[in-house]
Amino acid sequence: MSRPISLNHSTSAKAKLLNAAVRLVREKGFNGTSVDDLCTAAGVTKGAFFHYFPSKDALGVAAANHWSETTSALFSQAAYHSPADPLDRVFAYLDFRADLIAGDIPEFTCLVGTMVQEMHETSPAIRAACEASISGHAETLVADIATALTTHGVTGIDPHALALHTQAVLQGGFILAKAKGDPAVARQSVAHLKHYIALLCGVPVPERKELIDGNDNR
Amino acid sequence: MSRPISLNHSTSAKAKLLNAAVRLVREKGFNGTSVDDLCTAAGVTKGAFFHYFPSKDALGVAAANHWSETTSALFSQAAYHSPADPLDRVFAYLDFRADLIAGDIPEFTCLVGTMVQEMHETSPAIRAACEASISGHAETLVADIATALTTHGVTGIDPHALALHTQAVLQGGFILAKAKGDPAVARQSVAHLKHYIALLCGVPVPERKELIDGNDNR
DNA sequence: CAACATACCAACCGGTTGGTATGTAACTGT
DNA sequence: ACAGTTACATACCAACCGGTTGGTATGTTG
Repeated sequence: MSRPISLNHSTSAKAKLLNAAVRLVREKGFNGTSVDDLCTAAGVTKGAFFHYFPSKDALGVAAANHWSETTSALFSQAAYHSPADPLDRVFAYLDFRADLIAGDIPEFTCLVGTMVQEMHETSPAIRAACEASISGHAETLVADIATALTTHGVTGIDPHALALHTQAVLQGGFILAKAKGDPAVARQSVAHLKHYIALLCGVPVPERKELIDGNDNR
Repeated sequence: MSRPISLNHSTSAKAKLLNAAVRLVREKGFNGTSVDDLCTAAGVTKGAFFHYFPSKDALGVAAANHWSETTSALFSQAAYHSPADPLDRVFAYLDFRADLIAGDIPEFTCLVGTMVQEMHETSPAIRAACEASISGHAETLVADIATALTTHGVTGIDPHALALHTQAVLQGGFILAKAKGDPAVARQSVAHLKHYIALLCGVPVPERKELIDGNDNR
């Protein structure tokens, strides 16, 4: 009901603006990206922008929601769900996240993490949309974390809190990577997180290409 | 040699601008804070601003350096250095950091973490100043971490990488706190980090008021 | 006391900002 | 066929942006 069925344009101006927002905001931040920047990048005019979004703030909210949708599609289709053991699925998730941390910094960092840091005090709507995105993604990890903990006899750890901790490590890794201009430090932090969960569950740390002994960094 | 000895003003315009920058940038971000905002908050005019700083960018660099100086003074004088055992000093550091995470969000979050997230691609000078601040602080932890690891027979962990990981956890905790509008989630992540280091060194997790079993959060 | 430097200030500048008012071509329901 | 709606484009605006100007009051130095 919301979308017209026949659309002779290859891509709608709305979708192009949303994709431009994801790209530009990750690169320059929300306040650092002007409406004109977005329109130029999307190849549309300001009329189109304000036809679809009542304000720049509203575009920020829509971009955060768009980010939630595209990332949840990416993660739900990823291969890390395949291991039979829940703890192995958690490890596979972290390996997947580490593998994503590559290339140029704006390509792998988090849109909503970037936006919420700038806008948390100034735009309640953007803050809420970013919070929903982060917490929603963390929630997808809770089931595996919870069963992994109980099957390994770990008590006293709230799986929700641990899921949020994984997101904190990732977000923090992104900031360090931005500061150093190098993704390696973010991958290192994910490796430490993996080590933590292995120690928690009393299993040997699953070896992988990235070593925690940092010849990779510094 | 750098500072004039006689200064009849109670505080110089430069210092007031720097303090205003620390406050406003943490609240609204670097691009979200205008030069006029800073001047109004500092109670000076734009003429004074551009007398001391050749550009807004230069103020960003100066604010990052100012942040490095004030925080290093705070941390070097803090009580967490007093325990005899190096591992206890690391735990005390993390307790100290957790205690700092209280009150309104702009009051405990990190200036350079906020700035570098926005400016890493657009201002190389600000990025470098923020990187120096973060890495410089991490470096102050390396000696204690290194001796703690060796005295507990932990091998294969680079103390530099672990020091940077502690900063990643803190920075990530700040982002989650901004998203949720609640410091509790950041304290939880620090508690998980403390748990990790305890497990790494094979010591019991030091109990403290904040429990990892999160009745605090969510 | 002359010569100069420092520490500001008020007014202003061109360009950019988010946002609006109006126009119009294409599509849709009847 | 035609009225109405959707999907944009063009042109524009007031406010604000970072930065400059020309000036003054207060030192400091020889």
